[in-house]
Amino acid sequence: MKAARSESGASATIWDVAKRAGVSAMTVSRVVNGSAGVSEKKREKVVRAIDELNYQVNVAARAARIGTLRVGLLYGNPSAAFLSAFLVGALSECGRQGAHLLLEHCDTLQGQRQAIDRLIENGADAILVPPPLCDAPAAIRQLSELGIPTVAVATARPSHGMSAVRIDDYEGATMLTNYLLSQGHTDIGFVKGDPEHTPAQLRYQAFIDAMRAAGHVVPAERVAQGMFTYRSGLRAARELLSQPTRPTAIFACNDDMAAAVVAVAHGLHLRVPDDIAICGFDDTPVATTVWPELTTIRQPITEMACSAVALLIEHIRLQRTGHAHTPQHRLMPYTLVVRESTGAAG
Amino acid sequence: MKAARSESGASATIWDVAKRAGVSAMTVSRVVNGSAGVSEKKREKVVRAIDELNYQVNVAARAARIGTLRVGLLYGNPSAAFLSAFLVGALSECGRQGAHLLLEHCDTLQGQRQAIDRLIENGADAILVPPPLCDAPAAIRQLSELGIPTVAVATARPSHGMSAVRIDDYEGATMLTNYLLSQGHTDIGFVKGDPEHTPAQLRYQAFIDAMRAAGHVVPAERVAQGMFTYRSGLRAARELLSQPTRPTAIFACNDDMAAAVVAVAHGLHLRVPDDIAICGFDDTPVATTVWPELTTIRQPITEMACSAVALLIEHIRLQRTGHAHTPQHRLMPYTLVVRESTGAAG
DNA sequence: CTGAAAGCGCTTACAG
DNA sequence: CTGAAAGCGCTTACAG
Repeated sequence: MKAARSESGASATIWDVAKRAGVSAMTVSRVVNGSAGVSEKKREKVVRAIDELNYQVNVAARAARIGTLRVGLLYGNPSAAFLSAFLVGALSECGRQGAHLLLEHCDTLQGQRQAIDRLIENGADAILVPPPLCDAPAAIRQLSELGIPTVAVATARPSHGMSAVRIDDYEGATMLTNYLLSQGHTDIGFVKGDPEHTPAQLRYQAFIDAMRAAGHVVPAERVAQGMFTYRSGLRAARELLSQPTRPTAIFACNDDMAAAVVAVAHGLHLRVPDDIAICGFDDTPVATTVWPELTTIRQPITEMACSAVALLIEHIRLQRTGHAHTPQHRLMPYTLVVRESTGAAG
Repeated sequence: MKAARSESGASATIWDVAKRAGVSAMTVSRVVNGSAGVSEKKREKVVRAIDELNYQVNVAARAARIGTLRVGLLYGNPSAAFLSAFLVGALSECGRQGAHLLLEHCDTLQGQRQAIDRLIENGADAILVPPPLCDAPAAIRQLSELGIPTVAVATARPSHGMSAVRIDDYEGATMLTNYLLSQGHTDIGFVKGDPEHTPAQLRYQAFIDAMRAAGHVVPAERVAQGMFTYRSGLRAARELLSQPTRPTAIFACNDDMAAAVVAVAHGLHLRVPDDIAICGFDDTPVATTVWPELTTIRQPITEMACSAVALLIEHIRLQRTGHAHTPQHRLMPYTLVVRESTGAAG
């Protein structure tokens, strides 16, 4: 085991690095933590030694010294699939960094304020805000007034004063629409998401714009309102598919609703994708549970949560060492995932 | 924050306890770790002091001393929903205990052996085996030959020499069948799961037995083979529902397949639950994604993963302090969750 | 059975 | 700008 550990290169200590670089452990620590007050010459030596020895800080030892960081997670009512993916990312990054995750649920508007207070009482050093709370102005305002490090995740319109991790929903939806157009679809239906969610707004706008750019006007009867739930998707799908003429494709604003569209289409004895192509958004597990599997835009939810936790921890450490911190806006890559639910128009 | 921390009682150290109990820190450590060689009298004093001060070991400090424990997770190809729920539990318990989780995927039979080797090479101190690998004899044999602490999760027939965490699938399926019978259903169809999985076997056997006990013979045409996937559920559902007469209820061996049965039923313009009642098993997120939401047996996957990690870590610590260790078999509680997809027979 | 000492790898003051 | 010292809370040998 010891052999394995040193093979994987995780066994060098701060002293090993110091010796190799010809400096004190303190200097290494300063370099590792990005503290000011190290000459460029020594910094370089240290950086080289770290690289050669493949040094990584021992987070357990650090935590023993500075105390365990607590990251609060304020979660509202997203889909179970989204929350799972998010938790996996947040928990794994917290584990890697030796931090703890504090969970706090809240539904209502007053609930938000109380949940934030509870998180602070329980010693949260920073707060993670996934949807839908990242789009709740009251919660965002309270958090920035408190001055506690905060990162909003997957909001399409991040506030300037707060760090955020997101994808470009507009671009993603544009790509998906253009893909459908490239498959020969010109008559495309759209299932909107919860109007309170900024990503839902941008995805819809992108769809309309891309259609117009291709010379197609989207008639009102091709658009149905959904709320991101499977159930709302069923209703929207019935609405779209009970028109005198049917679209050849439907773009649903998330995977849950796309799965519902598939179910309704099958109920009407339509073949997917031959009679109707269907696509979703997010690439949550439901996209590969239903059959045919869904073409969708993959939003890297797990990686976004990892990234958000990393930002938060960096923010805390900068703050503790008295450094300035400016909000970071991280844009993550999205991917078009083509599966069986779309194809050339019939 | 300091105030908050001491309020929540997390600030007492081993020295505080030692002082209060009138012993040395070493003695407290021994009591906390269950080491032998402490007089009953002192042990009692220490236990009382721990209780009064609400002492909890600082896992970061412990990890700094004994090294970070690495828990390996060997995952095959279960449903994404199952894996997410499992990961959330495993990661959160690892976080709580200051351990790291090492993920290793494997599909094929040779893949198993290589994946296990890789885990060991990367310094895994113990291994977690969820389905379907917990039912793969070759993998189980290799692990017990290696003598590395291992816990199988959610296998219905755990091997004697290895720790396991599971629910009683037979009892759970019996309860679900009896619930359907109590609702007036006597003609019930069944969608079997992957025959390689022991829980699938027991759930089916329990169904047959409970029906027989109620005086009902299950005809062969009421049973269809599935593989735990949504797609296999579609095929099985079409088979069951294309018979000259239809059952009034269908029991699917997991939620993914039950969701597929719902989709097929709707395709045939059957109302759920009025024309046909449908139930699943596991209570994964898909059970509350589809509409109507599924009646199911809740298997506490997240808690089972927590429990398994805790067992594993206890095992490692006993092993390191030279204590004997006997495999533990933990039976977790299951619950019947009644939702809209079942009701009184039409 | 029991404890004083040393140390895990890191960081916080404190001197230069 | 730089480092020697002390300490985070715990545990591993080592003496009694």
